[in-house]
Amino acid sequence: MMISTKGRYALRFLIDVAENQSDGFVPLKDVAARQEISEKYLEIVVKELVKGGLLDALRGKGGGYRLNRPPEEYSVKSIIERMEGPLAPVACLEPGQGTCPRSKDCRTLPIWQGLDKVISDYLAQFTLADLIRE
Amino acid sequence: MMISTKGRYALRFLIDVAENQSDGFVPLKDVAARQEISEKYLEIVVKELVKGGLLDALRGKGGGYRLNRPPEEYSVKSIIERMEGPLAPVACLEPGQGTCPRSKDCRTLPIWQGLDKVISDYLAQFTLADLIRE
DNA sequence: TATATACCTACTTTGTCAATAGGATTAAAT
DNA sequence: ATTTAATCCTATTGACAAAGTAGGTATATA
Repeated sequence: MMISTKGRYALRFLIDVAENQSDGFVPLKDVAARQEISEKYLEIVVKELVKGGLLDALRGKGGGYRLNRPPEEYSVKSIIERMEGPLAPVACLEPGQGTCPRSKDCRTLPIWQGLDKVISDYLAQFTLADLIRE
Repeated sequence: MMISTKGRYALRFLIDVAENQSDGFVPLKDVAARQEISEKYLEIVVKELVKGGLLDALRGKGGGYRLNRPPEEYSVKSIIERMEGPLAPVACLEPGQGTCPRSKDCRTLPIWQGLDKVISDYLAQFTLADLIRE
């Protein structure tokens, strides 16, 4: 399994905000209730989204979260990558891994490169706009 | 990262055996040396392959391992799944997970189902025969 | 000033990854 | 029969991450 609760909760959080932010800010508490996710844990997830610039936050009464751009501009890939780190299916493809000394003669490298591309292309083609309803 | 050393070592082991079994059995020691993998750890990996019926083993002097069918009949998917378990990208798609109560209205489920299919289809299309050289 | 919200630090529990260690068993070669 | 070379078996370890929990601080609105 490659996508943990962090990535899945983040995606569900953003979808929920997109569907409910019509007027103003959406409080985390409401999302947690609708999505049946622990508030405390969701805080940790959402903090990442704010730090990553995917969400605007407002403190205090009447506060909460809201998207800072239209849903079409949030690709599923970018959301998942933000939470999970690089989606590379094997360690040797992760960014910052100097080329493996065996790569020249590695029988399996092309397979992993192809798999990486298939996954990336698939997730890049969807955005929040494709996932919200009504 | 979704594919651990277990899956990667298993694949490299099988490729190495396929390329070197011309005459008889290939000892683990030789594969470990060629592939620069710890013998002891490789034992653990290979035990799984034998238990899973992907390899024949012969003990004692002159022993080792050999494929029990032609390389075309080993799909990469089946090898990886044997070592890693189900390739499902998210927990709720793993076999034996009764349908999630939210599935009826889940915005993200179709995405995960599609991702699962893309990965499975990709890995199912290659076999050992595509990976061996010479 | 009360209230509702986001923000922050620390801890816990459980499990997996990637090995390592040390031997027991088996089959072939001498 | 004995040595040798291989697979097989059980247990342990250290590091790390996943998935939360606990308790408090800062801030904006009513």
